[in-house]
Amino acid sequence: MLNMTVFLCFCQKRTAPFHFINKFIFNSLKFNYFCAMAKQEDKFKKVIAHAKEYGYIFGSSEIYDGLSAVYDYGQNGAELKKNIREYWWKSMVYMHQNIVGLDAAILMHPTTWKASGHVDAFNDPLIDNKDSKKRYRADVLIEDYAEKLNQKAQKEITKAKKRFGDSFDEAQFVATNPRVVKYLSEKDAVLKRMGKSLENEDLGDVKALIEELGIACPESGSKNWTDVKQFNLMFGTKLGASAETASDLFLRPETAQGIFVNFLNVQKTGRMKIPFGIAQTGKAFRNEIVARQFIFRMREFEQMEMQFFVRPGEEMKWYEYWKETRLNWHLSLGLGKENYRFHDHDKLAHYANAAADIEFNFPFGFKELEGIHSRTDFDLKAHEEFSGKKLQFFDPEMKESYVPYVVETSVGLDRMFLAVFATALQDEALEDGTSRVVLKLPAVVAPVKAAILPLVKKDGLPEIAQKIVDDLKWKFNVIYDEKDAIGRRYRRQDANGTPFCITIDHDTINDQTVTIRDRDTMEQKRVSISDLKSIISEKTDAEHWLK
RNA sequence: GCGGGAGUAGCUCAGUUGGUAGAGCGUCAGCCUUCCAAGCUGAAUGUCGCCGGUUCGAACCCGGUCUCCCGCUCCA
Repeated sequence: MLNMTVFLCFCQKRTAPFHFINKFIFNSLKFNYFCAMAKQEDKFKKVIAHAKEYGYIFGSSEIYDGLSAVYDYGQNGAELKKNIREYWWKSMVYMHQNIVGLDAAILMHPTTWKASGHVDAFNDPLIDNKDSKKRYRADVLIEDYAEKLNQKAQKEITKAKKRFGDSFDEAQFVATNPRVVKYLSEKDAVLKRMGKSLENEDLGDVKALIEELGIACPESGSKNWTDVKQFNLMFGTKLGASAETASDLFLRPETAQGIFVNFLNVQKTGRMKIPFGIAQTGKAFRNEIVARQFIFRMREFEQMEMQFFVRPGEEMKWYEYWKETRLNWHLSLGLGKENYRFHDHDKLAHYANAAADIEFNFPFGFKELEGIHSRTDFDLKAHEEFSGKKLQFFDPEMKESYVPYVVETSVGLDRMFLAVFATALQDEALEDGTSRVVLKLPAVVAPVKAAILPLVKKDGLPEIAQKIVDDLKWKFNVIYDEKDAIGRRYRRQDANGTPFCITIDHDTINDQTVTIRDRDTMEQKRVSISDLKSIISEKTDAEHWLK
């Protein structure tokens, strides 16, 4: 787009006839742009349809019309998801002597979420402008207004400074100048009233304040506002069967806190020495205002997180280490280097001193796939404060105790699923002019590793095939299929992402050999039945992918 | 939540001014016995998202509602 703009600017400096060319170029570029957009949307639709048709993903409770932004994983989806999770677990836990696993409960003591900051930070008062249809955070609108008052006061001060030069007494001016006093006291009053209203959850007054101040929509200038509504991103639930004695709980909005509260348990019982990590996969829940884009943003989702505890001051070294290590893990799946990029955060969360996303080129553009955050000692310190328990590590080398710093890696499992699935789905043009739909899943995560196919369903071929199934099923998820012509069965497996098809033909009866067909190249090799296990292992075991 | 678009078979979609629902692919059974989806025969599958209204009659018109897609907002 930038190149186009530069080019057009250049053209515009030329003589009149070029305007015609400009218009032509611009229109055709615009046309191509929209075509690309349409193509992308089209591709995404195909991904969703394919996921359903082949038993990967269904809408939740579909027979009751579904539930917004909740999805179920079908017979193949469950397998693919499990395989991705295992691939991650192996690379994090088994491949690192100083990282161990954990499976903390979804329900946690409610104070956890006060300590983590979620009770405050996950609550947004929102207001819509009825004319522009824009949505704003009510507190941000008011804060912006207060900031304007502040700027007016600063302007007066700057003006006065210029006028009086060196003899200017700023403190006295601020205290006595009627305009400045008015601006600043009004600012304080506005912020104070808002703070009080928010604390008392008096949203009516927040709206009243916006109206009294005459705050207009920054975009349209309209003052036609809806009521202020509180959005809590955490799901609430109750512990205890009877209503009177039940206590309010939250479904965890992130898995990380389960790790932090168990920091000492794991460190002590596992005899862990810093630096070390705790890894966990599990469900988290967020009551998203807008949950969209298929399984990209769901209300119930699964995270794969690892919190790495390090010496204070060494966090940036480890932050860089994990950025690189995690990117390499993604690259190991072979989805294409060009589909990944880092995005460093400029605006950091309250607990972080460095943060980056690994973004992936999804069918709807580059979006966050994994976050790597240097969380400092914010979480452990907060839990110390709220629980009154020391969450420290005695470092024998330094001969002192400290609250460790934390570097977090956090991947969305469902997003990984979508990245793998969407990229794998291809409409491939073949040499003979026809095309095939093929799901080029990395073999290590493919739900079914091999299909065992008798060329015909007679002459004893099905029996041999069944014997091979019975032998391989101990190590691999394999299926048997004898229906339809062999070519059709191959294509069926292609569309389902099965990396290998093993065909039993009449020669098999004599020499105990079969053909093994590769999904991606469609090439076949004749191999001995006794070699099948090692051949499939080599292409599907995590060992060969992670090394 | 607001605005726009949509919802018909497992999937992709037709369906005329309102007259009781179709295709292609897929699925299942059988025939054929074939190494890359295309042969033959037969079959199953829909309260046309749901509820109500108008009408002699609604997939179609009207109202409500649910769900999905796009945008706005937010995202530790």
